[in-house]
This record gives sequence, C-alpha cells and structure tokens, in this order.
Amino acid sequence: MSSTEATSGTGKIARSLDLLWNTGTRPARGPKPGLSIDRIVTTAVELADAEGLDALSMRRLATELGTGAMSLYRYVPGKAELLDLMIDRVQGESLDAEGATGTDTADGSEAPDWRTAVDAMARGFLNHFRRHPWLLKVNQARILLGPSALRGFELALGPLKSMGFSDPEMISVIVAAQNYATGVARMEIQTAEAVRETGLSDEEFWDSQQPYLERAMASGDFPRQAALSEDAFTADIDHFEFGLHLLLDGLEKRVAERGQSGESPRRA
Amino acid sequence: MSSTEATSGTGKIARSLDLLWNTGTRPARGPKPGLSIDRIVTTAVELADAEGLDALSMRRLATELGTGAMSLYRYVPGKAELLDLMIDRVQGESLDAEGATGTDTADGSEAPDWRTAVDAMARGFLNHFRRHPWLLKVNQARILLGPSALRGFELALGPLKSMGFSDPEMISVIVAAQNYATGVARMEIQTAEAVRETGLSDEEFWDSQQPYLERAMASGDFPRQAALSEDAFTADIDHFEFGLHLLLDGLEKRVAERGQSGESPRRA
DNA sequence: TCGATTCTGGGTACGGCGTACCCAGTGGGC
DNA sequence: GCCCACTGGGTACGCCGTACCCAGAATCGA
Repeated sequence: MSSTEATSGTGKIARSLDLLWNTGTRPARGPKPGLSIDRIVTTAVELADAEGLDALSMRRLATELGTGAMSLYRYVPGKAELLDLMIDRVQGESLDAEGATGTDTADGSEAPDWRTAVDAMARGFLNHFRRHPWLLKVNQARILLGPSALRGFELALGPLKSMGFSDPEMISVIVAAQNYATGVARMEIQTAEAVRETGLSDEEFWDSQQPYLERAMASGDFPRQAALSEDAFTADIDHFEFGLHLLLDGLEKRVAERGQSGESPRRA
Repeated sequence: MSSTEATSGTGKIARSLDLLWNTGTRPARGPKPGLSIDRIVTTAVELADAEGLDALSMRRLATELGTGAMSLYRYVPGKAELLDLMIDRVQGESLDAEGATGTDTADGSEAPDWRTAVDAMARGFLNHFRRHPWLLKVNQARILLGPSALRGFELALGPLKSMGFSDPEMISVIVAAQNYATGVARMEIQTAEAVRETGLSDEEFWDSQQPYLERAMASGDFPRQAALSEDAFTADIDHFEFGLHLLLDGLEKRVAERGQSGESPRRA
C-alpha cells in the first residue's frame, strides 16, 4: 500500500548526469563489473511496469538481477538516481514509439499544423503515463536534462512556432497540455490501482456506498445531485477528449487574436 | 524520501462510512476511550500539513497524541481509512473557507454566471492542494461519499445548469477543471518538495546542469531550444492562468454552440 | 458489594524498506 | 609476482504498518 518517491540529491547530480550522458570512464584496475547501468535500468523499468513502484525495492531488483542488494550501489548512487535514469529511459522509448507515428518531420519540411501537433502532444503525455503508471508517483520537477528529455522538448517545440506566440507563451502551451494530461492520467491510474489493490470493481465500490447515498439524497440536502439523470456518471463520454477539445478551442481563439494583432510569427 | 499511498480496503468500507456519518454507537461496557476519531484526524491533518505525508506514521501520530502506536487501531481500522477520513475533513474545511468568498448563494437565488463559477472552481481545486500538498499522494479514486464530498459536489453543480449542457457533459466540465488543476498542483508541489528535500534552489539545480546543457546546445542537435530567448523560462507568466483561460474560452465556444447563451449573465 | 464481562491501552514482534559500513576476493599495472 | 584499486555482497541500523496478546479499567447482573 505504500509507494516511493524521490528526487535526486545535492552532490549526486553531476554523477547522475555523467551516467546519463555516458561521460563516466571505467577504471582500469580491478575486476570487470558483472552488471551494467543499462541492464539495471532496463530491469528496473520492466519490474516497475509489471508490478508497480511498490515492487521496485533495491532488494527485489537485485534478486531479479541475480546479485545482492548492495551491489547495485556500485552502479547507482541511490534509488533516487535510479529513478532519474528510469525516467530518461522511458522518455526515450516513448519518443521512439510516438516518433514513428510522426508528430514531426525529419526532413526539415514544415511540421503539421499546431492543432494536430498539440493534440498529439497531449495524447502522447497521456499514453506515456499509461505505459508507465509509476511515473505519476515520481517527482519529475527536477528532471535531468539527458538526451531524451532534450529530444522530446525539441520535438514538441517544432510545430508551435506557427502559432505566433512568444517563447514564454509557447512554453505555457506545452505546460498546459502536460498538466491537463497529467491530471487525467492521475485519475485513470488511481482508479486502476484501487481496483487492483482492493479487488473490488468500481461498481462494487459505489454499490457499497449506495445505502448511505440514498439516505443522503432522501434528506433533501442535495437537490441538484438528486436531480441528476441516471446516466450522468455512466454515459460513455470520454472526459479526456472533452477537456482536450476545450484546450484546443481556447488555443484557437488565442492564435486568431494574435494573428490580427500583427505579432511577429517567428523569432529572430 | 518515501511516501505513503493507500486506498480503503474491501470489508472496511462500511466501517469507514460509519465513522464518516457518525453512525457508530459507543458500547456501554468498558472504560471510556481516551481519544476520539475527531482528535486523531485533526492531529493527523496538522501533522501532514506541517511536515508532509512522510512524517505521518502511526508511531509518530501516536506520539503526537501522547499515546502508543497501537492505540490508534482502536479508533481506525488502518492507515488507509485514516487517510479517507483526513480527505473528508479537509474537504469540509476548504468548502467552509471557499464558501465564505461565495461561489454559491445561500438564499437560493441564482448563482453567479458559469464562467466565474468554473474559474472559481478550478482555483478552489488548486488552493485545496496548496493547503494540503499531501492530498496529491493519496489515492482519491475511491473517495468516500461523506457529507463534505456531497456538499462540495452540490456546490459545484449549481452554477453549471446555465450552460445548457447534458448531465454527463456537466460532469465532464467539473472533471476537466479538476484534472487541469490537479496537474498544475502536482507540478507546483513537486517543485517545492524538491527544493525542501535537496536543499537546492531551482536556480542552483538548473545551473548544475548548465555545462552539460551548453555542450548539448553547441552540438547543433537541438536548434529550436538553442534559439529560445533568454526569458523563455524565467518570464513571469502564470502558467495556471494561461491554461485556465484556454479551458474557459473553450467552454465559452461550446456554450455558444449550444445556443442557450440567453441565460442571465450575472445577478443584479 | 462483588465477580464476570467487555472494553481500552499499548508492549512486543514480524517482515518489509533504503542504505552505511566493512571485509573478502579479483585482476590489471608495475 | 606483488600491490592495491576495484567489485561483490553480508550484516546491521533505524524506519515503516500492523498482528497478536495481555494488563487493567469500567460497567453490568447478582
């Protein structure tokens, strides 16, 4: 029932970055390492994907790798840094996967229009969380700017130039899409987790509250809820789509306003 | 560096709901309890607010209350259920606080127009998280429908009727605002947490990555990032406001399409 | 008034966690 | 062939949630 969260520590940032950019050099003396950061990160991601962040303990990961728990600390300063590496790893993988469907053109020709691009970006964020639900529980505020992070950001920036926004506003567009997708992902993931942890389906759960609910509705204190139609919660509206459309329509309006105010569409 | 998350368990839902609705009855025999659920929940919320969810262990909470750890289990089935109660508690408090500024009218007259109401709702969600950052780490998918939850939902529904949406769509509006605010809250809270945990300010952190970043920019692989203006990240754009306006503008368009815009825009 | 009963308080213990510390053994450089 | 930097990993510490169980308190029927 518990989960782990971490942020990279003070003096270890440089070390983590070295790991990320492969700047580290193997010492000449001593026995050759039996493991590799790559293998550790790969296994860690597989484990977290399959069984959740709770299952990813240093002991368990070591067992999975066939070594002792403390051996991992020869490769990684601590669990926090391992998580940083995992973040970069899955970021790269998602970019490869999404890149295949193409939100950007490799040949330098103009990217797709911004609306499809932002749409794809938001979907990309959501899918990324769906592929790796444990990401939601990891502090990503102190993201290490590894190759994958930069590549992703570069890809995202491409189609936004055509909006005619200032640079800070362009960042805001990305942040808005990211934040919205994150919120949706949180709701989805927590729901799935609740089902898994309690062994109780959503329906079973809400049913178990029904008696209390009926009493409350009968009290007359909640007329608006009592008046809601039966399908208010069960109708298969895709909440994500709904909100995403709102965001895109809002952007559309802002782009139109910008267009007629004669702002320079591109930075020098 | 670790934090706790929980969902209420199978057989304990009824018990939790009894606690929430005060349905439980004290037994006649035996010594009088020295604690009360109310005091436990209050202290737990204070502790979590002040020192974060990590500090909220059963042992620590018991110490704070001047008793032994196991005594708490006389009042609460487990930590998961305690968290459920804490959620309901702060929900109620936030409603009281926000209610004072008034997103709804108590006298039954028409509520303010939907745009200010949704705006206030989103701000309310964000402020709620700001007051109680630990909420972000608690699984809220299986929220117990206590009095506070129902009251909050009832309050939110009020001003939305004027939008002319179907019931499921109205839910979608609330969900969209909630999800967006949650995403923003996550970013804010994780940033603050990173500062606190590492003792490193944001600037110090990004500075420490600067050498790697410069090398990457010089490589020419990231032209769009290299071309970003200096103030791209430092400009004091409020990202939350930006995205919220997008959502509201998007809603505006949708409401107009519905053709029911003849509703009274504001109460006299 | 006095057991009997039923409850509350909380000590002890178990299996988990991250990781500090330390020693044994390996193998390339001289 | 020796030295010693290096890797592997066992042990231990202080946390966590909580199962189990017993001592003592409060109230009942007699």
